[in-house]
Amino acid sequence: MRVAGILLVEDDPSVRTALELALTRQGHSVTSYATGEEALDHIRSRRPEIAILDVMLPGIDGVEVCRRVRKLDQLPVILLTARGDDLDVVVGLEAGADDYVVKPVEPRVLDARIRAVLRRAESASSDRITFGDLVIDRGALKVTLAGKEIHLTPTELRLLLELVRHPGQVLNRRYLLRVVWDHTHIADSRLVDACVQRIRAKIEPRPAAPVFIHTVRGFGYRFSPP
Amino acid sequence: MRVAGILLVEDDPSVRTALELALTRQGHSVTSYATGEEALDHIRSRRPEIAILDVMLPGIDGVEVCRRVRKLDQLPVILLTARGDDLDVVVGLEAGADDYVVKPVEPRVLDARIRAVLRRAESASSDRITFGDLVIDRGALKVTLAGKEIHLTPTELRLLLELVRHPGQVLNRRYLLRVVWDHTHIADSRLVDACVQRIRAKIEPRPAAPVFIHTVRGFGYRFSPP
DNA sequence: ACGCCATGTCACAGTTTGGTGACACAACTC
DNA sequence: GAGTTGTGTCACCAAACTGTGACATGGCGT
Repeated sequence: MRVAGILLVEDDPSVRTALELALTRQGHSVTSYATGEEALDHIRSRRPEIAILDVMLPGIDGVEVCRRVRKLDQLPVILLTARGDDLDVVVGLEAGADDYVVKPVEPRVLDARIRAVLRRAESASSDRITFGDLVIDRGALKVTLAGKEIHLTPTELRLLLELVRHPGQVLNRRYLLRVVWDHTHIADSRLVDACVQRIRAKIEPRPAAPVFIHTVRGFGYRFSPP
Repeated sequence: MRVAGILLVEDDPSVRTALELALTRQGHSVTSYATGEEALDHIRSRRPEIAILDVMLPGIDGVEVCRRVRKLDQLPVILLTARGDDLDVVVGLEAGADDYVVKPVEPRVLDARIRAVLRRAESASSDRITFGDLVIDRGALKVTLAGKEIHLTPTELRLLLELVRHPGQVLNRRYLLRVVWDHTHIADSRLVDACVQRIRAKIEPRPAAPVFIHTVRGFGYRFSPP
């Protein structure tokens, strides 16, 4: 099983050393820091495979580190938070985190999450993702359906990629507006719906009975392969 | 326990039919093939819950199938090998297999391994909570009962999630109205009751004798697993 | 056993939501 | 500048959802 270069950022020394020890035991190679600043330096210079960030940190907090990291590249990120800060889930995912773990966490659970995220990241970093008939080539920014190339406009592509980045998850309209359109203010708008509809018209065999992009009434949309 | 859609790939016909029969007897739903190519097709089109792959296969071998499957998604994989090929263990695990079983294998041993892997896979995927037959996936906003997806309306889902968030606790109507409906004023109404009733009709085997959502007369409702 | 009151049950109409196609306008190409 | 393409909005419609109230039921104390 592959050994990962893990960056761990956690300000509580006892939690930090405990996690570091546990992860090392599980065969990972871990480097840990107490602050976001150090973490950013490390990321820039050492290029870890994955970062595990505590949300609450002195100075630059985990969410902010996550946001900045996301601007740099695709480094997978898992956020750690104390139990009960439910609101953070939204903020964290909006900052681009790949997963979200509530403390205290069982080492083997964390390990499983790490492996899952790495696996996902690996398949995501590969240029092509396949879902049944649908092939999304991120390198070439091309989408093919049953071998036939589908033309998607830039916005449509961004939306589709965002949905695909979280397969199986329901993403709400507000989130999508923020991430795909950068709209922080506008709350109500049929924009997302219209765009989804346009994508469906192109990739769904029968748009009325979608196979890829599912509507979850009252919540949002979910990409899940057939 | 849940019935799994198992994909079995084994080129020796006698072993294949024997295993298929045994697993079917144990309540699994099994589809089997003799080659890796067919298996990959099946995985892409049918999305089984777990794949059991013989390592030695003509054409694309089990390890290679496993590697490719891993690039696609999180499908759990168990590799089968003939006794003594120790080297394969490493290769197999590196390819991302979840478990590794040496032939000949007792059906009940294989069954146990399958259940273990499925359990692990389930708990590793983040937002799922299981109560007996009932599985609530908070990320996908999906509810399944004995493997069958249950459609809940937005309000029903919000109410159920709120109840599940406090398992074993009694939540009173005023609280639920406030949290789920945003009603701060309206005190008395059959609203909560009606909604609970609707949920019960969908998830309770016998709504008259509820197993999940219990009425606590004079106080409210309590979600507690059977 | 009786009556009270909390809860279960149900049907329905008003409301909400999302799908859909049309359209205007901006950006871009030629 | 004319045509083409991409994008945001709108209005309309069907379908889904939900609150409501009347009535039934059943538990519980007396």
